[in-house]
Amino acid sequence: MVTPQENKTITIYDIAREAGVSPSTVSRVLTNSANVRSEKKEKVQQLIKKYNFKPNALAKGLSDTKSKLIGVIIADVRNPYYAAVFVACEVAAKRRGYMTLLCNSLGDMQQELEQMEILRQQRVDAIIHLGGRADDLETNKKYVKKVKERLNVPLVITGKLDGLDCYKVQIDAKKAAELLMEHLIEQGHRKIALIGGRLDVISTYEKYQTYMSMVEKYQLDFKEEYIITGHYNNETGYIGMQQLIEQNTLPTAVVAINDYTAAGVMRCLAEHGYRIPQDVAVVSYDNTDIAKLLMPTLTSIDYNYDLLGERLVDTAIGAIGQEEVPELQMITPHLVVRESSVWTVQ
Amino acid sequence: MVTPQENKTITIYDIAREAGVSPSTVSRVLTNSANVRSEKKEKVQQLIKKYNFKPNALAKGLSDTKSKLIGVIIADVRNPYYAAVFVACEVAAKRRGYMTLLCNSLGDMQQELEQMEILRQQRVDAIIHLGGRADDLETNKKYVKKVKERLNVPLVITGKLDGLDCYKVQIDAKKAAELLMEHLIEQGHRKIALIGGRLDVISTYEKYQTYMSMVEKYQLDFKEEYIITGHYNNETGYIGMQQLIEQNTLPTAVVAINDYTAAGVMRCLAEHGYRIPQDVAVVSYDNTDIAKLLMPTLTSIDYNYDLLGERLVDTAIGAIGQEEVPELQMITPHLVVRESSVWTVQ
DNA sequence: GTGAAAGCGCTAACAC
DNA sequence: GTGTTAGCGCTTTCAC
Repeated sequence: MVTPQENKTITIYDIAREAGVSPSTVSRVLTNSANVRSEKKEKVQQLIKKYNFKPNALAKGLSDTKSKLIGVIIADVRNPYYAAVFVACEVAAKRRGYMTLLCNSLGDMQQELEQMEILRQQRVDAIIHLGGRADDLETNKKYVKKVKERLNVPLVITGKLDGLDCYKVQIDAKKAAELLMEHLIEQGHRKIALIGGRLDVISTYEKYQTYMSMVEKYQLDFKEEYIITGHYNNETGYIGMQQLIEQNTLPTAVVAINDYTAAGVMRCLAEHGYRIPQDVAVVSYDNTDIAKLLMPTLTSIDYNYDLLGERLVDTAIGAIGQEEVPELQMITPHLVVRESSVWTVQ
Repeated sequence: MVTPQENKTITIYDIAREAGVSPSTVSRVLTNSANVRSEKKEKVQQLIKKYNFKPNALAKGLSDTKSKLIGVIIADVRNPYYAAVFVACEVAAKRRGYMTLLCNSLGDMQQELEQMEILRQQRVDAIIHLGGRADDLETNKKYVKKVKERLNVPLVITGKLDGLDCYKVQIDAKKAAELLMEHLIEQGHRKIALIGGRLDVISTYEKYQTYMSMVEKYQLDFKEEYIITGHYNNETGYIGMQQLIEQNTLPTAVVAINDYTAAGVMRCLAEHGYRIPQDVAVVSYDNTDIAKLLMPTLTSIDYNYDLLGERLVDTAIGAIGQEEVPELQMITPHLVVRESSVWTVQ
């Protein structure tokens, strides 16, 4: 049998004893919270190194009521969008001396609430919540009520939650949709379809709205059939595209709700013998790894995940420290043009 | 400014006072560690519900020296392989009353060591480490030495670490390679190339070895040029395939080290006008989401991520509880056949 | 079956 | 500057 190495866990008291000082002095050099005579300080530091001493985070957290933990509830880290945001959060948090505690809610409200409880139990100092209830177009009253009752730490989201004091770091969905539409219009497209996503998700709804106003503004050829909602996956893209083809309402360009959906759209087009982008151009949101793997490579909207993660974390930490933090911040997306929408790219 | 809701955090003492019992009694009903007269028990439980009381995990952990946290160090959760394993671990851990604390090492040894320290500081009860040093073919002595000195909780890995007591839940790489090779051989292939991966990674090396013995066993047409190592990404696949084409050593089938690499291989083939699988078949390991998105869809080896995650976690928890846990366990992979290797599969 | 008390390892007044 | 003391919120003997 394998037995864990028995490295006696040493405490602040052990250090203090051997250094000939009091535990508080050790604590002081640990936290740098007060001046300590340099000889003692050095002695202590030397012992800390010698024993590779790391203060017990549980005890520290219990004592000063700060766990230095930020809870992150996301829909699903297996989705590359959330994975990118999470890693960015982790990096940003680490840089500021925090750890992240990740929970995958799988978009389920019960899980979201339960995970919030668990995070509360772990005494996280703040919670970042992406996806699920935090991105609904219509705020779920019951959810807000429960959260309000239970949560006593700052909450940061990318969507909105009416009637709840929380911080928002949003991606400018309007801008994102405009970039895509203007790009397509520049390429001469006037028949543009929208595939995938649910209109009860705020960012999706905003993209839809922006689309409609662009249709108006540029007097595009519009058909009801061009709007196909659904999920955020491959199948939705495939089925949606199939529908357009079968209905004889083929557009010259498709805006997919994300890269997964775009992949489905592209497969369907290919199977039916349509060339991309010559016959139908395809573009999408999120610019995940997938965009570079597809053939042709996919034009997509990038959100600057590093910046998004940093903003989320900075906002959380600012709020923890009772700083004056803006309630609403915006991330400006940008367009990454690839083969699926332009003939002559690289 | 947004202020966090001031929900007074209530403690075991508050419950005790209102219930007219002692804190220990509350603790007893909380942990179910001793019999409590049912009236008192009910009274306490009722108050717990009333106030939605959740015991402070920090205090509990400090007191009983069990954090109920499992640290998970992986190379990069943005890689769908690791994302799948992590989510499986999270689910399995949750089912058993544990939380997971995720760290992305990005394959860097310094980070791995640092994260191990941080996890130690958080008093995790066990660590699961995937990728990086825990998957080296040649164990890094320095790494093992440091870990040995520092770690005092069970360690579970999928690779190997010589000279370190730890638990291993391995994927049967030999079996995986055999499945792929036999599948290709059945399809009549005798010129099979290997693209991507580093031979200093144990699983990759084992796949390479198995390949060589299959070449021997089935007397396949072998060329040195058929072995192309590199990274685990798209580019490696593209460049590797290009090399085979330019050298005039085109095989009839390619085994890519993962789905990313396969995507690169497929792109290169497509750009050169080769049909998949008619001219060249492509197969790979990991069976991530990507396999279903590519065109044609990709034949790949699946590892049963749920089972893998469960085994990792069960092993960790067993070891925490000082149970007799097998030092080495094997996960049997299986083949998922798709379009990229067979003509008639839809 | 239940309460009192000590202790987990740290921080933070408060004195000196 | 530095030590003493009192918590932080639980669990766990140890009596009764």
